Amino acid sequence: MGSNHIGSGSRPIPSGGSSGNSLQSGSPNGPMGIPIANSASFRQIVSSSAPTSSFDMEAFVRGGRGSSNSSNQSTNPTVDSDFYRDRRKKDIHNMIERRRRYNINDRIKELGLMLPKSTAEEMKLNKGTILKASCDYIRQLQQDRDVMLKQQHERQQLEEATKLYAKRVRELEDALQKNGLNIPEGTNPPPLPNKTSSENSSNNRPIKQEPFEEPLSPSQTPTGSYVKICQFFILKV
Amino acid sequence: MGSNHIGSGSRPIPSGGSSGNSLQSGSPNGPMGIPIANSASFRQIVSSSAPTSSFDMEAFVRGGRGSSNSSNQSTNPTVDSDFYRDRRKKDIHNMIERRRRYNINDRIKELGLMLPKSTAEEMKLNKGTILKASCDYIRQLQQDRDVMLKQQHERQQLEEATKLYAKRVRELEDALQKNGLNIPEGTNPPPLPNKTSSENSSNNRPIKQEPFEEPLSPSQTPTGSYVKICQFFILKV
DNA sequence: AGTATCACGTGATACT
DNA sequence: AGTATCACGTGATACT
Repeated sequence: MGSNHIGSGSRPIPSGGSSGNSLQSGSPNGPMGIPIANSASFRQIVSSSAPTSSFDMEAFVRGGRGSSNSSNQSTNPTVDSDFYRDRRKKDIHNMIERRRRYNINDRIKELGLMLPKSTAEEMKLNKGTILKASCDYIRQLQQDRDVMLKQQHERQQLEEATKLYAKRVRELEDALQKNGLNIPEGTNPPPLPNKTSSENSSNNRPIKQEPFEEPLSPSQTPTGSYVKICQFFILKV
Repeated sequence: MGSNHIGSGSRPIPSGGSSGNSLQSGSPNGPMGIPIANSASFRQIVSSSAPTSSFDMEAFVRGGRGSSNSSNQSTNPTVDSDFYRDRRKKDIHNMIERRRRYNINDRIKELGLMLPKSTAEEMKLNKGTILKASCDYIRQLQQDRDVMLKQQHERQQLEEATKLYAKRVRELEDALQKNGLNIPEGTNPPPLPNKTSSENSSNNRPIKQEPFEEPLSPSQTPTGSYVKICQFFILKV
């Protein structure tokens, strides 16, 4: 792990989303919002977005059940009702926002876990560095893919050459035999396989070649940029 | 662009970070915080984090210059000085936080631009979907790399076979010549190249094979997981 | 002290 | 109305 602060899972604890700034107690989290293991012990754990303090919970629930505002025993039922309705609305809003936030943070953590070990080791991981490293990593992977796709083309040329060599061997052997000569011992080339492991495997998804530096090129059809990688050699020598 | 809401550049406009919630005027931004082009016209543009409204700017500046609190002509110099000092501190804090936020958002936008066109087209891009798609994309690229590295091994076998075939051709030709026979016309295999384009190019960074599903494997040395990709064939036939 | 990190709640806003 | 999005300012917190 080293100086890397990213730990595993375990949600930050919502503190009950009530009444704004003055009651905000802050969160005792480490970097990346992942709470230190024992920090959960000294604060109230609330798993939902329901408010837990600082105002009349009973009235809140009553208001939420849709009871008429005249049935409130408060001195000013209308104002109270408005207040609790508003509070309820805000709490729902906060919950939605919290969910969104968690989702984003989870994805960033996920990205952090996908980075090459070396990158993750030598960097102090926080949201910014994870995202930067992810950009760099994607660029590297794309570049590698482009290089390897180019090499794939070279391999196809090699296949052709091999086919021709194998054919030539048969021609020469025929010529020797036709003249009553023995085929000499010596180098014994291996038989060329008909199928490769990549063709036999069920995972033969085509590898897509993205347009380089021209993300909006109109000439790129969706399927036109596909390069089949499963064309190793099927030789009939 | 389609239903894609990601536009190009142009910072959201900080509204001058003064005095908390009651003065917050909100931001007229589109999705992903990128302001609609003409929305800048109906709000004050402030390029720094300096506050612009709702309190005595003069006093703020004076307080910031380190004048003694007794020189203020306010009715309560000490309280005012504390207030402006605190305000100043918060503004700096807000600026730092804003910088951090911009950085994160810029990186997410950058990720969004690196995604395959098809993905970017069919998805409604927001922070969450960009991050999810980025995770998926990295997984795909890693998988492609693994498949292609496996194929690279197969190509090396093919190289060996080709070398042997070429050698066999020479043996057979020698045998024919030794017996006074003409070498028959027929298939004419191409000469095997000594170098490939990938070797000639300066870009021969090795492609790293990350350990699969074992990110903490201790047996993986930093250099042990490298697979040279520049080993196409140097044949001496 | 200064310079970072983070989660949070909130209002503005958009689409349904 | 309900359910999302976003940027923002803020306090807690950590490291220097």
